[in-house]
Amino acid sequence: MNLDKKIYKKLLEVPKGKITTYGELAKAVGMKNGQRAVGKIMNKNPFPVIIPCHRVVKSDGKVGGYAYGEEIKSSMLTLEGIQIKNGKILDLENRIYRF
DNA sequence: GGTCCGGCACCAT
DNA sequence: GATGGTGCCGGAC
Repeated sequence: MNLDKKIYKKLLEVPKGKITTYGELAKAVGMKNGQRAVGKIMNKNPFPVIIPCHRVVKSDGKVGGYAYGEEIKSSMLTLEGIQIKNGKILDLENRIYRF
């Protein structure tokens, strides 16, 4: 299976209301330092509707970027019950989904 | 808290 | 093929 496919599949494991980080996701598919690669792959993701790339945030707790805009991403997360303050995830440790 | 550089897959030369 | 630039980052300084 392609690496990107693996990433997408892993990401689908993240339940609604939970999030993960680029680093975690990268490690989950075997890339120790592939955070940036993950970001690029997310940006190129072929199924934007199916792939919940808005559930992936930066390891410092910030929301991070998003192909359709960070506000959109924040809104989506908020709708899923995740609280955000000034672009930062509140109660991060409690929201992170670990594979 | 801001900047810099490392690191990795992808795509266009 | 090989090479260089790039991107929803991360960690160090």
